Amino acid sequence: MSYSKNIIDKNNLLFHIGLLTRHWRKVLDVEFQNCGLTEATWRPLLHLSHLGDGIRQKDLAASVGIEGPSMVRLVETLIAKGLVDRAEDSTDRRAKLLSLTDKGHSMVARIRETVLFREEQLLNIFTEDEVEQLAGFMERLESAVADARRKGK
Amino acid sequence: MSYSKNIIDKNNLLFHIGLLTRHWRKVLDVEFQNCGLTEATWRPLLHLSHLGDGIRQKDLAASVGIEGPSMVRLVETLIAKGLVDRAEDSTDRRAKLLSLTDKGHSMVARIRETVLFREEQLLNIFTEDEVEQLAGFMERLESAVADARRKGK
DNA sequence: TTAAAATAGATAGTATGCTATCTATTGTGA
DNA sequence: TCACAATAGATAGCATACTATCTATTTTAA
Repeated sequence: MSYSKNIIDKNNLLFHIGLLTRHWRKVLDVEFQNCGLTEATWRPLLHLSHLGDGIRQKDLAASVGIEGPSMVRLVETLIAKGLVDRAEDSTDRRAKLLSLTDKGHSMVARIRETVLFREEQLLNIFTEDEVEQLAGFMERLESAVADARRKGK
Repeated sequence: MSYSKNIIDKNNLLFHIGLLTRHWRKVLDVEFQNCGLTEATWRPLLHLSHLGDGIRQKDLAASVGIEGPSMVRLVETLIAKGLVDRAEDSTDRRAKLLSLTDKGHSMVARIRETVLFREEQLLNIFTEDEVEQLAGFMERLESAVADARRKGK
């Protein structure tokens, strides 16, 4: 296995993808610290806005790609910040329905601007073709990892 | 921003890279749970083996890509498992020198087999050319993210 | 119809990363 | 020389993810 800092190859590719993830997250967290949000909290807001009001916690968790119990705490945080409402579901008393408050809606607008701008800016180092290639690679990786997870269980 | 589960594009690429990282880590953690290690603990062992005995904690942390305080706890875990030794540095009494125990060396051999096999297996969905392209994309991304981090500070 | 299985969410405990700060030691410049 | 800055590691506390488990419901099947 190669440990060079600058050269990425087959032997350290996954390691570097992991590093990249943490470092990019930190960049966005710095960007957002003035509105008191982190990637963990703004991402559910974005997904909630996209899926629409009245969705269940478990569906939001699935959309964001985390487990239910991880979402519980994040929702509590977002409610405490006045960005999200949690209501009873009259058709299923086990469930809770989530919706954005007015404050939540304006925060989503702000998040969209910031995230889209920063991620666009980062990915502008690539041509459109390259982005498409990279996205294709990631789709294939994701599906292979999903297979590996299924086999492991 | 697109939220489709299967289609990755410029707007959700970074999100999917993050998801991929967590999911792959989980696959390896399942693989390693019978020897009581996780990615966080086996990776320092690999890097220690590569860098050689007698290195300092801070250098190991830098190699693995984590901060010093994060390494402290991991080293304690590895010492408790009898895989690593921590000795005084006679030339600098602030520093500690790390080395692999015999048990640590044989664990490294086992880790190498497992990780290399699994990662090779995963990346075999790509041709050699594709791996090279992907690695090149990641190098460029990493360097762009490093620039963004420097600017943010 | 009703007992068992499944589901939604909450709670508890664990792991892993971070920053801020502390102590002890070493290096440096007036 | 000697006060101050820098460095190595440790400690404390926070954030975020996980699994396992609990309660309260709803669904299913005998």
